[in-house]
Amino acid sequence: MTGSEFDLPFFLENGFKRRCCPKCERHFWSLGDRETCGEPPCEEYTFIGNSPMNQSLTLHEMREAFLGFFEENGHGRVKRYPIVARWRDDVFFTQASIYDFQPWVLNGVIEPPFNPLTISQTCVRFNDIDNVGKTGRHLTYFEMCAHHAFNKSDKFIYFKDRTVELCHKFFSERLGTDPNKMIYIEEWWEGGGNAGPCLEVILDGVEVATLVFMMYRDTPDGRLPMDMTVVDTGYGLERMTWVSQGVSSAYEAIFGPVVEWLKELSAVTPDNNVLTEYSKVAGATNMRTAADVRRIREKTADRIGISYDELMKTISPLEDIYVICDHSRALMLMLNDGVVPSNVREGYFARMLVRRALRSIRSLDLDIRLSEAVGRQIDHFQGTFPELVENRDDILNLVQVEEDRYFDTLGRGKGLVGRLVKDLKKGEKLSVEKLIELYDSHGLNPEIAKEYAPEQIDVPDNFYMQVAARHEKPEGAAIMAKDRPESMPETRMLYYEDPELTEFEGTVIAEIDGGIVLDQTAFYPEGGGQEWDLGLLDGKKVCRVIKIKTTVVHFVEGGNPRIGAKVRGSIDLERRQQLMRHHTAAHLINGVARNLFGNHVWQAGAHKAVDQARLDITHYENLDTEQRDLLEKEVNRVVLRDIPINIQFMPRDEAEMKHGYRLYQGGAVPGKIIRVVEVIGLDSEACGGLHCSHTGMVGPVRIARTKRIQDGVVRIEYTAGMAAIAGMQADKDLVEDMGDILNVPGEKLPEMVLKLEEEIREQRKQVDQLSAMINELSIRELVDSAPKVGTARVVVHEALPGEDPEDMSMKLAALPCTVAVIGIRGEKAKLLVACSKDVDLDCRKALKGIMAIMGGGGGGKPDFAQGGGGDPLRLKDALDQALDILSKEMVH
RNA sequence: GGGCGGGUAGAUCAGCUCGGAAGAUCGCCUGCUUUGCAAGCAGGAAGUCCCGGGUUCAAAUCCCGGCCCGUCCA
Repeated sequence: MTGSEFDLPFFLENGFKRRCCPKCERHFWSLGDRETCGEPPCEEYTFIGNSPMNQSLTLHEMREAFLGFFEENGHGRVKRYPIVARWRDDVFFTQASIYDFQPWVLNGVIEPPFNPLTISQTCVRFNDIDNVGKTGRHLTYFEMCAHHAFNKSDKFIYFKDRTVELCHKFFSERLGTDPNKMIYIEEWWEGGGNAGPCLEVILDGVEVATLVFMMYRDTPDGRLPMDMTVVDTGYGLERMTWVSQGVSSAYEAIFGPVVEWLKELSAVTPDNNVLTEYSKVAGATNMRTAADVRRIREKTADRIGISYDELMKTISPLEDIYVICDHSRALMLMLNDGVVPSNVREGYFARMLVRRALRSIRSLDLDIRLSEAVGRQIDHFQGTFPELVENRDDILNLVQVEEDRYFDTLGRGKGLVGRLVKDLKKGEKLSVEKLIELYDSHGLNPEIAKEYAPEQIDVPDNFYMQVAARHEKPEGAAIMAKDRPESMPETRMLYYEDPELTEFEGTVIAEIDGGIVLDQTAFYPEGGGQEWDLGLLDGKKVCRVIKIKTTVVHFVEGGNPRIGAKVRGSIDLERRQQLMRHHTAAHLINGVARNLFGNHVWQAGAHKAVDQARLDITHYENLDTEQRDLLEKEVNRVVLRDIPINIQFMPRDEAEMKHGYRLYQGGAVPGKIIRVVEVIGLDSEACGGLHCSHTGMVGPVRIARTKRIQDGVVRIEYTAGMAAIAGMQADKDLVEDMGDILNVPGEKLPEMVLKLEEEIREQRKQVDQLSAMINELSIRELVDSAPKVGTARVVVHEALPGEDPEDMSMKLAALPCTVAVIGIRGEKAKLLVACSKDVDLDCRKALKGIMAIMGGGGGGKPDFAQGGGGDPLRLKDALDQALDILSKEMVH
């Protein structure tokens, strides 16, 4: 016995010894006589070209080997959970197999599907995206193979000893690994509010698995033991596959036909020796920054005895190929599971993957579309994930739309760079500030900008750091949760038992935040985007109803009844019915939209009021008129079919089994029992709202309009039932009113308006022509009678109706030796002073002199000045004195 | 959710600092030239300067609010 956390019978009975690594000073268990812990940086990979396993497996074979082994050893096999963690509201993506069971299984709310269970969970992580393709092992998408056991006080499954035994047997017996090579390093694990001891499983220098024994949870009162202990293992499917094949990098092991295809297209033949050394160096180094990557490359070049540039020539095309492989795989899964590329939230990660992959395609100069690569990934994975086949067209379409967007961005950027560069002097470089703006504001990274203007652009090494610096800002204050009593009285929700109930009696049992709580109520509180019921409580108007967990709080006007009082409630039925119609209509529109536009359509938000409602769906472009009409038609068809709507409370696991994760349209839903609203054959959602019993009760549904409220999200504004009727009538009245005004029947309106528009255009032209003619006449007369100052004619004139004073001043100033002073009297007086080029006069000074009489201001250019303001009644005075003022200005 | 850039002719954009008579290129129309190509010449049509408010004698331009698009980051 060593006094360690891991004095397990399995270790002790099978001859394992506990040692301390002299380099990292960590303790580890192993069979053979070895010095160090075996993990980089203490040791390098030794499996490359010399696999410790006696079989070489493909990715799919390795997955099956793992799941099959644990199935044979009493574990239930569980299908992967979606890569978008819709059952949680704290993360976007599933990043580990244990995410599937947080929080509902870990907090005891629901039972795991099997116990123990085994799974290969699809995951994505983006923190190391810059290392993908470069290190031989980093990936954005990976699968975490796992076996989990959930031990409750009344039912123990297994914990440390059996876990290690299973792990060891899997590697040694199933995969034929030399048991002497297996190393178990003692470590401590913390994350997601839980903690416990763990073992890192190291094989020939690579960490192939982590065995976590969750025993503690972090609370505000400190770390406490959990009621349930959990075996949380994670085996890297890609790592295990890599080790079994002993090839130069994980990428070579796992990308199968896709990597072969890309190599062929780009005519790249990797130098195995170079890749092997590169992987070894990269494996032994922590990768944090771009500088680390550079250091690894220098070290590798050094070890092989070639120059840095030679090394880069060999590996950089391969890096691009690996990036395309990795990103297309990740996209395949993300798009399949309901991510729509956009500029926010989950969508941004998909956009980022598309753009990075396209950059790699570009730098390889390949003549392929990214969707083709994604298509090949689907081919490669369709046996494992059959859902990919069903969604294939939808996925490829999303990729193509996003590709086209990027090409647009690049096109815009090319023009932008061209214009920026055009103004540079010879030898001058584009400023770093401009480069940052190109990237940050226009999505054009400096490498691509440089392609467009290689001479004028230098990219500084720390470019991306400078961009990051621009985004730094002081941290915002954390939002404090509002204090509420720990335990609140539950309310019996009569509206679920009988949605038709409008009259009821209840007893006031508490007062919270100024509102009252009854033991039971028929008032539906605000929730699920549906507005609350109105009505009367003890004759007093109910103005707001909210729900806090399972407590319904009513706010009434004019004083609360005392606690203990019996009260009568009555619901405003018409309002309630209209809200129900709008809510059911939302489900119909959601279901129909998904059928019409693709499986990427999810609800992204909703609001249902009495006179209007809206549903936001994930979709990559606004709907056009045709799509809107089609959607409206199909929804109304569903209404007319009068499909029954089935509402029932179900255990969460049962509901998920039956309806899948599509249930969580409105986001994460708490609780062991969830309420499922099923429009038979169309749509099933976990929803707490009140609904019609048949689709026919919804009545007519009108799509008022749709708009793109953000990239990747389309808002559908609609009305149903009486609100729809009201809308139709309002539209009809509008057309009728307009027809009355223009004195034509409604259907002739467009024609009529076009005709009027044409008439206005014609007449405007005529007015212009007339003005020009009048101007001509006036000018001739004015010029003839104009007095002279020195050699210059001076025309002083107050514009008459029909004249165009600006045109007149321009024409006069075009004559030789002419000065024009034109006044315009309106609500405000205006004055123009213009002169021909051969007159030595500063019109601005002249104008100011004349305007001084009226009290206004003005300015302009030496040969043309304009001003106004002051007292319009004095315009005549001012014009009378203009000649004198001008003579003074013109005498030098 | 935050930062940044943008919205001017059918298209791409200049003009905005520093307020003063709305521009360029391509495309379009008419005519001429030319039997060849993304041809040449002359003329012409085409504008809610995104919307609303404010400042000013005067706003595409300055200020405030809104709408729309793009983009980077979380």
